[in-house]
Amino acid sequence: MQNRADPRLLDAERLIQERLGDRRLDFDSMLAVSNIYRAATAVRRRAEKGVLSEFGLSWGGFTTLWVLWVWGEMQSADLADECDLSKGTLTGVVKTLEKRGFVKRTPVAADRRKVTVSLTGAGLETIEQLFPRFNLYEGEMVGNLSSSEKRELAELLRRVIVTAGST
Amino acid sequence: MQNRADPRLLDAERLIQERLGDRRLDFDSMLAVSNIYRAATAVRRRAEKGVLSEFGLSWGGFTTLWVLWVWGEMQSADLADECDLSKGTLTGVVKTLEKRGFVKRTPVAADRRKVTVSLTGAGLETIEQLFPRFNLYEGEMVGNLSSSEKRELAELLRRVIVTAGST
DNA sequence: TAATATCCGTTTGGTAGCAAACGAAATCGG
DNA sequence: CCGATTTCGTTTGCTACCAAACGGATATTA
Repeated sequence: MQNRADPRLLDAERLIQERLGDRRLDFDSMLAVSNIYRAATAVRRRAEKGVLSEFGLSWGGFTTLWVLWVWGEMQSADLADECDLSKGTLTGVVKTLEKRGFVKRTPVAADRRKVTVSLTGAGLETIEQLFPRFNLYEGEMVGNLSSSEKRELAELLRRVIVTAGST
Repeated sequence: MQNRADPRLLDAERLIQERLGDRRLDFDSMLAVSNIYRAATAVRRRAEKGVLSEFGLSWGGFTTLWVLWVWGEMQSADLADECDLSKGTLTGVVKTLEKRGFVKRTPVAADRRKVTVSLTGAGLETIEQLFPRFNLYEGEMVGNLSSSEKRELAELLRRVIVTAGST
């Protein structure tokens, strides 16, 4: 309970420590993890409301366009991997993007089980126009942090991704 | 492009810098934001597979139980706030938790528009048994970080939450 | 080369999530 | 009081997301 009045904590965090303070719990880890999740939600919501909605894109749709932009035409399974989505989910996201005219699916002649996905002209135009604006939003959202703090944050998270991701 | 071979970056990050390196973009912010999101996904998936599935709980369901445990019986709108969910979403989550027998809804006599939600005996038992195990998982997931790094991470994220959360 | 196994994207069935519309209930203004 | 407004939680309609089942296509192996 020694942190009860620590001004660096959010109000809710302080209350939690009061309520749970006598239990043998790992508060440092708890606050780190729950703040990761809360930050991700805040960031996603803000981006979706702020820029993505203008283009009719969800976070997942944007990610997919962006990956295709950076990596070029990709096979479906690799795209799912890179977007960090299950293949079933990707099918749905690609379907939506197809409806909007941003991507196209192409059967692979050599192996008819496979399909590649690529940007259409409209998709390319969209992501080239959208990404710089998205990037400005990213800058705002972490605008409270200095450059070295941003790099520090990214590095700490990288280590969490590696540990938590390697199930 | 100067970071092309920086060993501190993930492979994908390095490729991205190669592909986009000649554009005027804010890479520090981009990497910070995208790692926040990736870390949150990794953490959520690992927790859901590792502990929560044993109890038939999703991340949102767990959060709701946990908030009710810490804060006690709450009115629906406050619960939604605290769980960081829209009120519509909360209705569904509570409905699921009710089915599982973990929470109960109680009409408020003084104002019949309102409803309070509280843990049942089974819900209390579940969260008391579950949370210590969940907390162990949290510890594992950030196990790559020292205590001071965990606090540093939580603090940096706190500042992102405040900035990105204030629409 | 025929039977079997594996691989690939889609479909299915479920929960989660949001915004907006809704209906009932309380509150406010006159 | 009584009509208009505001405030609740729920419902609706949509996308997203996963795991698991599926069915067609390719590989393997005997």
